Amino acid sequence: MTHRRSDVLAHAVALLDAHGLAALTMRRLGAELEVQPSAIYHHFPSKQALLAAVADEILARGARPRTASDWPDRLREVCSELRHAMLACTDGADVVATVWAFGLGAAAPVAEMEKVLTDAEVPAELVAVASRTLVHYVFGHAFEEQTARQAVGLGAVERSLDSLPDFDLGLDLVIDGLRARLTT
Amino acid sequence: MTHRRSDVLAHAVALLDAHGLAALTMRRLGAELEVQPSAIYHHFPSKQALLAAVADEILARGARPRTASDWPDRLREVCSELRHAMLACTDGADVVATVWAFGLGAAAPVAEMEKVLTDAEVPAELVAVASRTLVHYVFGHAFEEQTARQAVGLGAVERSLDSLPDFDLGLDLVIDGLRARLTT
DNA sequence: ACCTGAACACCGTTCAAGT
DNA sequence: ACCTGAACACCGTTCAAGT
Repeated sequence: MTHRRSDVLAHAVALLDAHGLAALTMRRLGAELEVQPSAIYHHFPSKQALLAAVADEILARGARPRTASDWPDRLREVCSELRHAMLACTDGADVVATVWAFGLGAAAPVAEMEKVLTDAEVPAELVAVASRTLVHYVFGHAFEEQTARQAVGLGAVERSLDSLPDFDLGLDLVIDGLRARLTT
Repeated sequence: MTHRRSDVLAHAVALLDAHGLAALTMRRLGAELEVQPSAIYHHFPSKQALLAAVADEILARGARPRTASDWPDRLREVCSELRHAMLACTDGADVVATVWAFGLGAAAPVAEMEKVLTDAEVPAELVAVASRTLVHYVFGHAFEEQTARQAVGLGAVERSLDSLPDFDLGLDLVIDGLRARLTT
């Protein structure tokens, strides 16, 4: 039986969903597709490239409609969508943040934040700082939340989950900082 | 020749410094110490535990005196020390952020930020949100900066370095957001 | 266009046994 | 207390060859 690129990608995401990043192996993925590991290299040049496609798929799966009209709520929508998309998949935050950090993919959320701020006529330098500060916050918070959840799930050392501060509160801290800069 | 735990740790940090995280392997570390890989397990129960010790060592190496008297400058000192400690070591941001996220070590900076804010009589909930938002920002920014630097160094795809916003600017954004919350 | 089969050069970890 | 030697169960990637 032969496969397309999209089949390989779908199976990769399913494997990640079900068993996490450690299980997303070229060899296991080959077995899942009933194919030799080397066959995957016909569709993706490397595991990094496969992971980049997986990250973009995780984001695409989490897409939501936009309803807000002002820039602070728009920013909240983008950040919330990003966070939930990552949390919806085992090790999603790890995959998406890593792919983004290496500049291989997952660029859409930052691009949208930059557009929202630019359209709101925020000065270019602040656009860059604010969108990056926000994305760092979202990645960091989601990664920590997901790690803590999975640690608890495995009965490992507990860093109590309730001590994890509310997501929106931290988001508002950054947004308020930006707002303060704009009115000056 | 026999070694102590501190010898193993020192060689691990040296290996990381010189060749990066991918080279920090139980087998390479064993070779460096002229010892079988399995011998390392006499000093550290797992590679994770070794990495946690390495992360703490990276932070200890970057320690600086504290001079500021008010809380915003204190926060800046802690964040700046953390950032420079990580940047001083190849893949330092990756190692420290990962160890911290998994709750295995590198807890000192967040603890200090929490103390600074608590001493400044910031409400407990804000202490937690602010210190975590700050540490997420510092990790995210440092990781991105280090990744970009190394990508450029390897002649890989360039995500131009100058587009990386200034560290202190983003820091001030969060601090201003916190300040705004306090005066209300 | 898509895949096989075999190889290359690696991993972390365990464990009985040695000194 | 510290280490050896061998094994176990894996990795990502390449490449000539097949259909």
